[in-house]
Amino acid sequence: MQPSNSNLTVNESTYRALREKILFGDMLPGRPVTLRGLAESLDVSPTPVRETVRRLIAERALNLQDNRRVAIPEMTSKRFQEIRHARLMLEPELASLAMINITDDKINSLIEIDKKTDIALESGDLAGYMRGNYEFHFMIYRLANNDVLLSLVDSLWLQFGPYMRQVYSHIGTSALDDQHRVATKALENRDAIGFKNAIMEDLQQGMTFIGASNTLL
Amino acid sequence: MQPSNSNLTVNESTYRALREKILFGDMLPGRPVTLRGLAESLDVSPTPVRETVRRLIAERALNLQDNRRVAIPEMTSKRFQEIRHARLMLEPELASLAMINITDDKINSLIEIDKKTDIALESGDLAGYMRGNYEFHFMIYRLANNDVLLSLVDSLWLQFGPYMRQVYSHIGTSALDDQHRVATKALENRDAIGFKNAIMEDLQQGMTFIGASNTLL
DNA sequence: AATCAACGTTTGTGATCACAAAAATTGGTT
DNA sequence: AACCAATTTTTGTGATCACAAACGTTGATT
Repeated sequence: MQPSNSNLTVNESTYRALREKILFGDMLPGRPVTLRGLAESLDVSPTPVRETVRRLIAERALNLQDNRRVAIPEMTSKRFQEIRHARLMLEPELASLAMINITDDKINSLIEIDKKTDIALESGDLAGYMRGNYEFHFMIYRLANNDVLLSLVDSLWLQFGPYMRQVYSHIGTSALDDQHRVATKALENRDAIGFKNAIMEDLQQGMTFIGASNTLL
Repeated sequence: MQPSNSNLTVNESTYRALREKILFGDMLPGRPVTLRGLAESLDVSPTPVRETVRRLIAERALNLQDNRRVAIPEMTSKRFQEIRHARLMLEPELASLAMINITDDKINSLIEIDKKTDIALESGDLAGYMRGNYEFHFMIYRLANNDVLLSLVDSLWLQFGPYMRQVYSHIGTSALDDQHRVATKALENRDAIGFKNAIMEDLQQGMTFIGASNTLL
């Protein structure tokens, strides 16, 4: 069910490509990014790359430094806490709103995604785990049918993605306990409060886990 | 204390110019925007305008339509409620955080801005009122020292600005009761809860007032 | 008079060029 | 060998060109 790549502007497909690289941790914080380099690696001219980069700067996924060079922002302890704070305010709320529009079909899809994610986790497929985790959360958030909140949360994930990958690749994913099943169980019971709490617990646990291994901050 | 416009890139000054036009309601919802037209009116080439427009699209201040044309988004009842919801979640929180870093100097500045805003309001200077209101709120929000939340709220104001202007120009500002003085009073008493409540009341009142006159939605 | 096809115009998109600032490299001096 | 100045290369920025899609207009047909 991926949207087709044909009849897309080069600009849009460039954006999606770069966005995914950032979101799933293919680009490490601090490493500088050059427009011509990106253009060559994506086989397009610098023009759409420039617009894509501007867009991602606006979404805080990239940072325009004083030297006018572009890089994935470094994570700091302060910024980490700010993102954690914002996520905890917005994401459980989105989950609450999603509850109203949930269907059995969607619940089954979520369980399916979660299984896939678990398998990736067990087999050490970090990129697969991150992608599955993203799909799980955003399938829920999209059900909230609230574009304004969704775009805010989207920006937060773009800011957090690179760092998440960096941490996992340092300390492994073995300590991750899956909170998603608790969430889907609550959905099956139409337990709104339990569901919201499960999402909150999932964030708390993930962020605490990462924050505790703060060797990088 | 405005940052100097010299030694800024054309890109950045173009962004700031267009951003202010949107934020303070110089551009009405629905009216299409052409790149060449903007470029001519700002006396620059289309190139920096394109990047600026992309940036503002990412911030949801502009909308890229299916016909590939760019416009200020129309407000809908649904989107209005979503923005209201998001603002009420984030802005009182920012105000709470700001409380910690408040100083007597800042309180006096806020009172000063509020006076200026009141005068604009009484003399029917709509642009002046909107600018003053913005300065008042964002002086507080910046004190929270939380870039992540600040950029989220910034996006919300960019989305709401054009519509606010549109409403005020239809129904006037006479019904506006100033809640800012309550806020500064609470600050002077270092009353954290009172201050947060005042900001929340200010939003509630403003949004309800505008939402009630929903002839445009 | 209404409808629609054909035309010319406007607009967004992508690529390229020219330039200046920044970074990297080179070569000379202590 | 270490340091610094001069040169070369790389990179971001802004302007311009070429092209195709969307838009508006005109004019003919029913």
